[in-house]
Amino acid sequence: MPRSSPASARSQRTRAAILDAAEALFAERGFDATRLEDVAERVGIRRASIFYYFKDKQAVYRAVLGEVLSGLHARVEEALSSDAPLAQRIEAGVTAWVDYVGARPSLARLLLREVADATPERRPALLEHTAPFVELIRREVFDREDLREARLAPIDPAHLASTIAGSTVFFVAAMPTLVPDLGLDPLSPERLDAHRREVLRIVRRLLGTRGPRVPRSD
Amino acid sequence: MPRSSPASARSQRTRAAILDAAEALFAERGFDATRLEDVAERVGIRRASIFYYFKDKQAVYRAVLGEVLSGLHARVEEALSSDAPLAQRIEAGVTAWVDYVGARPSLARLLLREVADATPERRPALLEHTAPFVELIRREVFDREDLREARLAPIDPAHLASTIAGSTVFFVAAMPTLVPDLGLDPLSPERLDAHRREVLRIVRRLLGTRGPRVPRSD
DNA sequence: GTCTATAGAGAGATAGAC
DNA sequence: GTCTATCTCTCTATAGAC
Repeated sequence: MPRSSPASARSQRTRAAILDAAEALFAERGFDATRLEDVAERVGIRRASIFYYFKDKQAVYRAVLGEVLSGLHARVEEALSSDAPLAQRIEAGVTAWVDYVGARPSLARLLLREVADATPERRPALLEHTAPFVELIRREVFDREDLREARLAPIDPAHLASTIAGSTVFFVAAMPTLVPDLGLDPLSPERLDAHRREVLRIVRRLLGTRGPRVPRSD
Repeated sequence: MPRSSPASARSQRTRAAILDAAEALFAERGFDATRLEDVAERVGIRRASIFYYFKDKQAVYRAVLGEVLSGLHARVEEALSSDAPLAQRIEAGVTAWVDYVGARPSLARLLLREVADATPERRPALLEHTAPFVELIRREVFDREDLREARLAPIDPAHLASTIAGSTVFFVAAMPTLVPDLGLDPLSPERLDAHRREVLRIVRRLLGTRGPRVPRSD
């Protein structure tokens, strides 16, 4: 790895390019089916050069996951930590989630695969990044003072989370291919809008909150 | 392959045992990471013997998928094709889905992986089994006469489907490991009950139906 | 930093005996 | 039907030149 030091601009660019290419390929094909050969080709270097930046294939993968998830964490944290009322902050958090996945759909596939790998025995790489999110939710939701007065419905967080995560991830990653009827792009602004609205409705329903007073259009 | 003919009982048992072992391993580790060596070991035979029953690794995988999905199709079809009112049939279908996944959790992981593999370019094996479901829904929902009088909310089917599928699959496969806080088994009868109820609520909300008149407990 | 060359392991698949 | 033995290919990772 080009350790500390100002790390030449070239070096930085190459490293970033490797991560970009790897993100796309790992998301699309999964860890095993991704050949470092193909990653290198996309970058325009030779396979061996990758090992100058990363110890091994796993290290590339972990770096990709870190990159993607830290980006998500930042957005969600920003959304959750305002001083708006709890219900609004939660909706902002959900919105941040949907929009981030929409803008970076490899996250959807990476999550799908990581979740499939998660059994009590195998520790998927994702687990290293899971704790910060749990902590974030605890801090910005459960430990905040407005939780009491918000009077949320007593909903199991795990259930809420799997519904939000599952529906978005499936929507983005699965529908276009599995039901190729209407060749609909889930990432088009309109479709993503619709999905965001729908997820927000579900969240309100599950939390027993009411949502903003907008002229209803349904 | 032990083609037609009465196929000795031993043969049938071995074949079934291979499929069982393969289902568990493919679900847990994915296609690439599953070694035929390990499948054979679970069955108590040698790797080479698998090729007596299946042409190659892909054939084993496809057989597993067919097994699992035809089972699901049968249950959902039975639930959807009664002559109860539409809203009730839909809820029966959703219930059948949740219960089947709860009873056969490998389906959750297999779906997760298949969906992750689904891009417009690659045709995942799942696609062969997707059409019968689309057809089933068309026949038992959209083509039935009570659709008009049911006055469902105009909800995008793809969105409804991804929400149902996504939330259940995530709930079953992901939560226990990703948030190991409360070592909760999503497959315990109580948890699965709760999940089923929650999914049904969401469905009613999305379809604008009312659900059975039960004393509300929320 | 990036390359060529090569070592080395793993796993799918086949041949043929029993 | 199931086995042993073996072939073959693919891909990661390292060595060392430039």
